[in-house]
Amino acid sequence: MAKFWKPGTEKPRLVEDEDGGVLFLYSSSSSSSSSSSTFGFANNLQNQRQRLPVYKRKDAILFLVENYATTIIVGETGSGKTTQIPQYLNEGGWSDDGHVIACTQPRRLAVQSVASRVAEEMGVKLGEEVGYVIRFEDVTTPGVTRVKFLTDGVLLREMMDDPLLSKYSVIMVDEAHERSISTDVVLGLLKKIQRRRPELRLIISSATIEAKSIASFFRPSKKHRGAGDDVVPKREPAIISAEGRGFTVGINYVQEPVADYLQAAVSTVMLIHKQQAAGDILVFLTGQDDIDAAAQLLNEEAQSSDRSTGGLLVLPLYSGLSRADQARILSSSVTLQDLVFSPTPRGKRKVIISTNIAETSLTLEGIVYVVDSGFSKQRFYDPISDIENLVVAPISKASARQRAGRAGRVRPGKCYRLYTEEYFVNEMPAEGIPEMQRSNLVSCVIQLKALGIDNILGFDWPASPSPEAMIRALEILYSLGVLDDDAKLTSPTGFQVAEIPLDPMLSKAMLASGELGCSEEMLTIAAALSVQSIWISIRGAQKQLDEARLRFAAAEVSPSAPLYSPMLRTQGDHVTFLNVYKGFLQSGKSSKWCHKNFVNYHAMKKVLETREQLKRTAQRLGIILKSCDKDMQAVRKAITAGFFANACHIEPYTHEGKFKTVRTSEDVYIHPSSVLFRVNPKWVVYHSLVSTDRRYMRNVVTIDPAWLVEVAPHYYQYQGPGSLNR
DNA sequence: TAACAGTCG
Repeated sequence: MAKFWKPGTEKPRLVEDEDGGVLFLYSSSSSSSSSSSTFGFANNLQNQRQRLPVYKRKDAILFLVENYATTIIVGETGSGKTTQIPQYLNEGGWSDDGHVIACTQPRRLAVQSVASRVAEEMGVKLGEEVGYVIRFEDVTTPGVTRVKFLTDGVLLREMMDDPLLSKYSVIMVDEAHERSISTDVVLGLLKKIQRRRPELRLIISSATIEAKSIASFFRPSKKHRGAGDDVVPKREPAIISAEGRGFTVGINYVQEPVADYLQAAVSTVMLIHKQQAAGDILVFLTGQDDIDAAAQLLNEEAQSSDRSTGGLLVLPLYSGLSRADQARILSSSVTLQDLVFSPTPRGKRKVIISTNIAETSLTLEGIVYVVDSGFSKQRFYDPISDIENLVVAPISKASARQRAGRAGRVRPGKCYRLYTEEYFVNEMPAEGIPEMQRSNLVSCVIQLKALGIDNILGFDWPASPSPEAMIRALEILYSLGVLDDDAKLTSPTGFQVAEIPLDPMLSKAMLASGELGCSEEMLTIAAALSVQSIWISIRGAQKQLDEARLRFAAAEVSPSAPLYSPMLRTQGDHVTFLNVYKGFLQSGKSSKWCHKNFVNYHAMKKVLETREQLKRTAQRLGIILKSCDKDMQAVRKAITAGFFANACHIEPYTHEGKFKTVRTSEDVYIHPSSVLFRVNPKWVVYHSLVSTDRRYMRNVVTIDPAWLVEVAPHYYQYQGPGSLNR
């Protein structure tokens, strides 16, 4: 590995942190390696790079990476760490001898935009020295690409082919403080890899609050410490900070707790609008309901006020918005890959009312005021019932800080917190519960199994999930025939299911479809289930959408078929997907056809893409590609082979469409977006449950209960008509 | 009887 440290230059001073980590104390003189014009950058780009706060830490970062196995960068937003550190490593020789520098991101959009920025700064063509990989898109050239950006999910998949990630010399895990499942799994696996590959260097970037828990995770345990402490690289993690370039944001708290955060948010916006200088407002609420209600209230207030309070442009923002609605917020020239927000028209003030999507996933320009309700919707998992609930819960200090920071991107801003300072200081949790501890773990466990991690319960996680959740995941995988009695992956089923990039239950249905002669159909269904929705949502046109959907609900449909009663022939949402897909293909993949039928054209393009990828995977695994034509029974049976644990039976003698799960006798209802809503067949299996005030089954298909015993005899026993037991 | 925090492969 190339050395970068120039003898004779001043060494940074290092001190022991009180927790045993190494803290870097930077000297006041900034780094002065400004003689790199040999690379032929445009001068202004070079100047911009040098003005970034992280530039002052360049030598120190390189020193730490050279000498410490793990370096934790505490970087505020705007420090430039993501774009600059990979370049420093490249300049420092870490990509010599065919090695690659990796930088992971939690989101695809970030991967793409950061990679193209870095390619531009380095003056190279994207996909050559600098490249990126996300699902469906490998923009790298093996042997040429030296700096590679990728999602952490892709890095996990790469480990299945190359468990030691041997081509990488340095792996930078960015945004680790978000603690997503895949980031946490990556961190756990990288820690293991480090023991086998001492030459591998890790850089973990994190916001302030999470840095210590991540550092303590990477601190070697006593039994691994011992004698070799002086060898390079040192095993103790080093911590260094790079300040951000954001502007200061003044924080305002309410004096007394508010009873109704929605009403409080609306009045706060009006107050800002009346009293504060120009600048857009971003309001954080919890979900679509809240947001639409607040938007309506604001519009009413703005209209009823006198002229001086006019000029409010109220814009709801959540991921379920249609393209048409998004276009009101985004400028017309943007593509999905390039979410640049349009400037506010003169004399107008934008009020963007948003879910958490604006906390991390989208960056809005021009925000000067933030209103923070203190709540967000969060998923919580109950391993006993195996149900994920979506509930409104208080956010963490880390989130509150992130939300406030959204006000300081263009100039000093203000944040209005709809909770008291006393609450913030004394009661708000410092950090959120990692996603890993709030989720069903089947996908996660099967990936670890595929990587040869046998002892799941003893795995060294950054945040251990409850034993109950892990045991539940093992149990489900066992019932799918993916794990054997020794909790090892079965062959070939277990390895095949792990290989398919879908939830294990859906992968299992995919395998079953090969045997039942309907794999072509299952590919379509799996692809359709992997997009958020294949339907467009237009507020106020719900009825037309429902009608459009029912036109596709029959087992067979002709394009000219009139609207008919679906009561007798509808077999469920999965079959409906097949009809939409068929219609889409027959139209020549026409966007006009989509529009006419309330089908989301962009979603359908994604379905095509996902289907192609799954088809390649299926071929590789030797799944026989075959269409069952009109035999929907084969399709429904294949679905049952994966989702038998989600079987439900309608409650007789009630007229409210109440179902009971076979497994736990839980009350569940068919989601109003399902084509089986109000149809209420006797037996169904569902794809997922969304649990709000009631438990709603989303994407439901009718079944014959006899199939349950047929496809999962180890799970169900038939005990006479209408009686089925586990 | 009426609904959808946000990601990823």
